[in-house]
Amino acid sequence: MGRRTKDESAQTRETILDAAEIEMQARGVSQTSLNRIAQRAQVTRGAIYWHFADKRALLEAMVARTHLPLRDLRQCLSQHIPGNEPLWLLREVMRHGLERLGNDPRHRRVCHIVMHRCEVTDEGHPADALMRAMFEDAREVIMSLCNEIKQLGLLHSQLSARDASDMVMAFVAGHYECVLRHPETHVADRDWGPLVDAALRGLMNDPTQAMLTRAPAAEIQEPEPADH
Amino acid sequence: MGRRTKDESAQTRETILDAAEIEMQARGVSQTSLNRIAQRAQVTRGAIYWHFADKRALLEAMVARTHLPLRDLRQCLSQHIPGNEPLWLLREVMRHGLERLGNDPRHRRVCHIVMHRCEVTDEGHPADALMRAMFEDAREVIMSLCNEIKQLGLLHSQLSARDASDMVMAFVAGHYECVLRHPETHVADRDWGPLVDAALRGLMNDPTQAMLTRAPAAEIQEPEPADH
DNA sequence: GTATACATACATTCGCGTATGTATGTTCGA
DNA sequence: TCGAACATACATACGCGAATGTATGTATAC
Repeated sequence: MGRRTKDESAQTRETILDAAEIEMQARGVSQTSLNRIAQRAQVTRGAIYWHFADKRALLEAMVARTHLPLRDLRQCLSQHIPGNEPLWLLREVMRHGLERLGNDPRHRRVCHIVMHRCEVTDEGHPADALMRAMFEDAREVIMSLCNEIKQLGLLHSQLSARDASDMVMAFVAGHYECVLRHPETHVADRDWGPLVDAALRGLMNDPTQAMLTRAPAAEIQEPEPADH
Repeated sequence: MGRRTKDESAQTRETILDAAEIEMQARGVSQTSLNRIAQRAQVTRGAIYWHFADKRALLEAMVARTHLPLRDLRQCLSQHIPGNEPLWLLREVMRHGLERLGNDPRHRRVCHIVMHRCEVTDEGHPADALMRAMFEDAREVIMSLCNEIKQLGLLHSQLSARDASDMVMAFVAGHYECVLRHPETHVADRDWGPLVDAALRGLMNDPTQAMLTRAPAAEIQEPEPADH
């Protein structure tokens, strides 16, 4: 088979990435040979080595396809939340983070691979880099929101803004862990609202409780993932 | 080197397991060859193959060294908690689960390996088996405690016992995730009390809040891990 | 015609499993 | 009690498959 058109080439690239996602999710990154990926994508290893330098670069491209900076989400949300209250913003950030597990299969697959199907070893590994990038990105946004909340005096007296941030991060990370590792008992396609509220309730002081009982529930549209 | 005494042999076995822990934590399970482990343990691959059938069995033995069923912890705790209140029991279970991260280096290393340094693939894999065993074990204990708490009417009206159990599991799993994956920002050797209380506060109804503000803080001794 | 988009073929490496060698502890009969 | 026979606890050596990376072939789009 000789040279193909540009569009076909780009399509081949996507097909390879799709195949890599599926194979790596099933067998793990190191246990998935480039040959297996090629077979599923109906190409040969030559095609893979044409589009990607090596396995590492392939993984890198795979995770790059789905990386949506949380900063963008905050930007988007803050334009839709009335009054820009940090507590509601935080609440929506948490909900959207969890709901993406249920309605974005690609994000779910890539997170699954990066979290549980990949041995993180040396620095600079694409999976590790993605995890740290997402984590740091989320932590920055959440930490700033928690600081604002603390400033407003909404936080429980025993908790620092840092504590609250840690709790929120652990809350989301923990549910990601449960849903991805134990899908047979933990389903992602559920109403996360009550759980998010319960988590926040524990972080706030008593007078804030009333606020959290009534749900603002503004409908918000997802921002498009930036492809570059 | 010829035959060694029984005690020396057992010592060799432990040395190999120690070396495997360190190497696998540093480089990941599949990236750690038996040769590397042998070198660190100052033996040859022959010694490893004498003590263990293969790499899988080695991993299995490694995780078996640190597996402490949560049921035992509950047994132990329930004898020390005055009145056997399920809420305090739950609180202590959560605290001990998190504190073990700080004061049991071996548990910490093995959890790190099993959670982040191992590609879980086929069923029956020792790492996957351990994860599921620990998870199911913990879920059973926590679920029963949540049921008791629900029976007592302490739970928030919007939450089922199952919801509460999910929250507690995610809370612990999430902090494990944060501490093990991002040790530079999340330290395990801290006072988990306020965070545990915050998590529980969100799950309980208003009248229960007062109970959670005063700390029972009974000193409890760890149960010995059963070696068999 | 030429760069492209692959397929094919080949060399090399690497880790695993096993077969075998060997020196020493252990046991048991005389 | 003492030494031979056996079992043990490794070390060494070898064969194998599998995966990687690269070099080269080739047909087609531009």
